[in-house]
Amino acid sequence: MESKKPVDRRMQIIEAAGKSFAMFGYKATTMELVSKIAGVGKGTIYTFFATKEDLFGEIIRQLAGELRSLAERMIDRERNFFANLAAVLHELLLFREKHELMVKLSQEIRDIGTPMAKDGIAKLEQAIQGFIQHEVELAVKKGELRDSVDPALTAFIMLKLYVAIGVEWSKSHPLTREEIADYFTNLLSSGVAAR
Amino acid sequence: MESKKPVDRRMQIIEAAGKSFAMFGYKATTMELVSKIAGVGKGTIYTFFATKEDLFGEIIRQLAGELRSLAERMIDRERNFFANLAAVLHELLLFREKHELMVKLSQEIRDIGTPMAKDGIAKLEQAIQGFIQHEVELAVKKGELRDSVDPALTAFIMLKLYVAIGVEWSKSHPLTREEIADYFTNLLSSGVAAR
DNA sequence: CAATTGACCGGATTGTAATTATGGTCATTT
DNA sequence: AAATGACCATAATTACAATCCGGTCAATTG
Repeated sequence: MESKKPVDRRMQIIEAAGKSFAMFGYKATTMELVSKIAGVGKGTIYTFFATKEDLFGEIIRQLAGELRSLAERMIDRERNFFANLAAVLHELLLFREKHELMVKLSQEIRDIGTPMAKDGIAKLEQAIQGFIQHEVELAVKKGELRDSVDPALTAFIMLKLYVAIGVEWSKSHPLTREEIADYFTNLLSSGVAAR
Repeated sequence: MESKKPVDRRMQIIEAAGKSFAMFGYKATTMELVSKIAGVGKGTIYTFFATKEDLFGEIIRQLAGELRSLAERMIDRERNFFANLAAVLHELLLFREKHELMVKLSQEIRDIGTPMAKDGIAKLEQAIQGFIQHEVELAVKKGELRDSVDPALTAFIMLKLYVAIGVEWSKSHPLTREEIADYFTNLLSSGVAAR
């Protein structure tokens, strides 16, 4: 029971901050606004978070957690590595397009390049990459992937590749989810050289 | 003999513009400055180019030509497709880092996001991608690559992937040219699935 | 007395009006 | 006929006052 009043306050603040960052982005969220939404005095926020960046960091940390657990839920140990990978990456793309905070931060980066917003998105991508890296390591152990691969680089590549196909390429050449997954899986698993 | 005075003027202007765009970027290059460097009156530029964008377009077109011929020279028909591809992409990365105009435009995009600079770089990348696509088509015909690949998408992917490894990943994990080429070739030719 | 608050501070940001710089034109010159 | 640069309208920059906001802390509360 380490909870009671202080934890309640902390929660109120985190929830208020989450809403505000999602609605207005990093820059347009003021500490005063957060305090109003949370129904606490501005000074109270500083009892729990040293700076606005800290508060934002906590929100990002929670979102990264959500992201990881979402990815976790997409994994079906009955399926092979590539099927799981495509499913996870697809889900992450959807999340990116649907989750208000991610949408807002991406927009803010495009429009005004807020460094903290970049930082936040980078942390989220890092979380995803870390998750994939872990899966790659498992797949190597299980013998599904060659043990010559560098898990970190491979995870990095997989994420880049999926985003490149699923977002950038799809802009000019619409592809269905299946087409993306097929192309992606095929390229990664066996390459393009003639057999 | 369609050359004489007019062509000479045109050349003077193009050379001056090339220098100015490379030294000051798109935005900070003024038509007056170009005319001064070229040693002609400002109005004369408009005899040959309708707008500043046109003039810039011509400079980019020439650079794209240089880029293509550089790529062409890297191709050795004795070597296999992947060796040539890695050589070409490596050379293009060097070019990107060394050619003043490309460096300046990239910096301008980072710093102030000049749309015309973005446009110029995009055209250059398009030229590169087109070149690779052509090589992919040849390789498919020669039976070096599977004929199930989509040449345009494959060229797009190859460029993305090489830049991702050679620029982004190398920032945090320095790799030699050979390591990049090896990883890249290996991944593209045969994938990462256990054999 | 520990927790909470909001008035307050100084530096950053923004609105805006005046000034300057620049792309493009065209009457004049060569 | 080709070339030029003064000129124009608008875009970009500057200067600066007004406003905003992150963070502090003395006063207040329960």
